[in-house]
Amino acid sequence: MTAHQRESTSRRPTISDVARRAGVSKMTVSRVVRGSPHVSAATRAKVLRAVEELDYYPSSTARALTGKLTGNVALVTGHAPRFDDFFNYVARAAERSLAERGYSLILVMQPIREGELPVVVREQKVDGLLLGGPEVRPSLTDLLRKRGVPFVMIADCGRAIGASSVCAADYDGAYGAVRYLLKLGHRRIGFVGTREAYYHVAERYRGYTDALREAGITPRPEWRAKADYTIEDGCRATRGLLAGSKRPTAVFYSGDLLAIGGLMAAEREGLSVPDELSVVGFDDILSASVTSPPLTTVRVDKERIGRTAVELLFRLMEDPSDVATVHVPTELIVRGSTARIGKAVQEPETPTVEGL
Amino acid sequence: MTAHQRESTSRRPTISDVARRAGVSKMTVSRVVRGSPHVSAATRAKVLRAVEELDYYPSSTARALTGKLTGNVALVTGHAPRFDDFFNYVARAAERSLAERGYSLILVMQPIREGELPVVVREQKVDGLLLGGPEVRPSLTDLLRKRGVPFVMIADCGRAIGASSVCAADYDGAYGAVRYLLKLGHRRIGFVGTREAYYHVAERYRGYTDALREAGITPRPEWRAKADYTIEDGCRATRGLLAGSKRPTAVFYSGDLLAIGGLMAAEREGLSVPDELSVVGFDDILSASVTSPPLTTVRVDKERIGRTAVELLFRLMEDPSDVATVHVPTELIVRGSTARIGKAVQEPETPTVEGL
DNA sequence: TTGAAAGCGCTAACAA
DNA sequence: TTGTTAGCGCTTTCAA
Repeated sequence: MTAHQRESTSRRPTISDVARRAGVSKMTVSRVVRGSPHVSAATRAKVLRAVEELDYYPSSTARALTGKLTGNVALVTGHAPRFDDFFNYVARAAERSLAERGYSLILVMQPIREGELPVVVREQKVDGLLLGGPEVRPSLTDLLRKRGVPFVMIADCGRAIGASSVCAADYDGAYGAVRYLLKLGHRRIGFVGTREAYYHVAERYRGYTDALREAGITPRPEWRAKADYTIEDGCRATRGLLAGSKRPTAVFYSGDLLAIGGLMAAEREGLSVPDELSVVGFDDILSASVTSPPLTTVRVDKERIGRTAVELLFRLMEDPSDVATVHVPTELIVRGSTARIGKAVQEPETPTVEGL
Repeated sequence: MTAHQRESTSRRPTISDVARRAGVSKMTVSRVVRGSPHVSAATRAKVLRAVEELDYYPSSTARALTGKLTGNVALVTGHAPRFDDFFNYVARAAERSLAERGYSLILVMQPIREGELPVVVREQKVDGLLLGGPEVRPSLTDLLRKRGVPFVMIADCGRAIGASSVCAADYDGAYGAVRYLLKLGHRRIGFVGTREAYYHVAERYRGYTDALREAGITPRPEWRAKADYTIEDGCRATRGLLAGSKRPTAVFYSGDLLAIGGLMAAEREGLSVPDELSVVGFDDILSASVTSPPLTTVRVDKERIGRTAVELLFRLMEDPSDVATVHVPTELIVRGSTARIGKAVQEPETPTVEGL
């Protein structure tokens, strides 16, 4: 193959083409392309011109084969239902951060089978993983560690001990939201949440109970309703909560979708929100702002979580012992679904909470 | 390196390890792994056992270097605002389809610079591209063709001629929705849409005008409002539309977010939906079902679009001349934001439309 | 049916 | 500063 001006289509120019054209060795081209300082200015110029003329771009595949680095990172979410909104933004931010470092993002939403590594890891397509949330099983993190594959947990701090992780300040967010409800005069405050096996749900529940206890209120079991994840689940759970004689005057939800279900339940029960029932969600998904009334919720900075996850991953890739956990602050977004407790449902006998 | 039982960590077993263990050549292992029929049953068994014992998995990188196929496909969306919901579902479905074929999905949301190829193409990280929507410039498709990189357009049929593409049946969907409004007795029907440079918006507008014309109604310029993409834009545009003396009794929007803005505009103007104003969206994003009233809209089957795009891409990769365009049917989802025209605004002088 | 040799495009290690 | 050699893990010839 004497390379007779093979400009036609396809075959991308290789490092050899550039070397030949510039009249240097492949190694020199490699050095120039990677920005090595051990190249004379003249040579560099020659090479750069050839690169330009040929529109040369190094093959990441060939690089990966030698250098052991693929330039890819996977975001693994399993079939996380939260992907609907949450991981969407996380992915977007992560992709941007990765691009800045010359990396690409591989999206893995397929469920990973118990005891197996994700295909992208087995095929060695990635240098590291962003592990999205509660769908990720502990057995997976064990395997990853055994293989020495760096990974960062997202939205699931504290579960995989000794692993880097980023999540929202779930506890603080919940605590603050409930404090806010208390300040509005609410005393009977319900909690509707998904499985507590989910770290972020457990944390939010903890924030809820702590805020109540601090106000001298003992959380009652009948204020707690379990739900799955969808709007319908939230609706069903809320109706259960509202059925009792001494129904809550406010309900705090572990997620916005559930809270939107709560809004619907109130409507069906003929309760006006926020006059007769205050509703608070968590996450601040897009839909939270378009309900009627718009939802008061705890905003999670999804972009920042995505960015931070990438940062932590790169720190880990440089130094495997550089493990860190980051809690990204939340923000209470007060909209129309919360109000001072209505006169009708107020309980004069309950002592006022101090310090609110 | 005499490979003294290097089980420790890291170093993944290679084809040589398997060959040695099975007592065959690398070539035989390669054949077995790829399922070649030219291997005796006995040899195959031996190899398979070694594969099992070593937990061997071929390196996609090394494969790509020889075989020219990376096993990756990129979904390029640019900074498409529609990503919020639309491309999210498309991505999910695409990823699933790709996984079934042993492929991975690389997500590219970074804007691609004019006159340049996406980095994943230059680095030869992918075998093909899914080009998401209106953000993709024509210059890009030209470059791609020159390079011989297979690609499929999503949500932008008809623009890149001679290219494979998938989109919703935008024209039909819009046409059907407007027919529905006509059937409800509406005569003054507004249209709020984003830039018509966007293929899907142009098609939806065409469906709108055709339905009107067929009903003997000439679309008036004052019924047409341009908006950008967000809820706020939709609100602003709708308020403009509602300002005139003979305001529309129904408005059709090129997207749900705009329609939600329309709902807000009506509320601010003190118009009740659907009694005084009917509102119809397009896409059926998640938020469309939680507004009050819930939004009547044209549902786009995003999963099917994602699946189909992958299908078309694989056909293209096998046979570059196998170009196809697929329009995925839409479905009118009637919810609470539309109603028969109110008595108050009815115009007895307008003739009834027949055949509705 | 099986294997040996060569090479994909690049870089690490060494030598000049 | 520059180049040579070797090899990453696999597959494609071609030969046995």
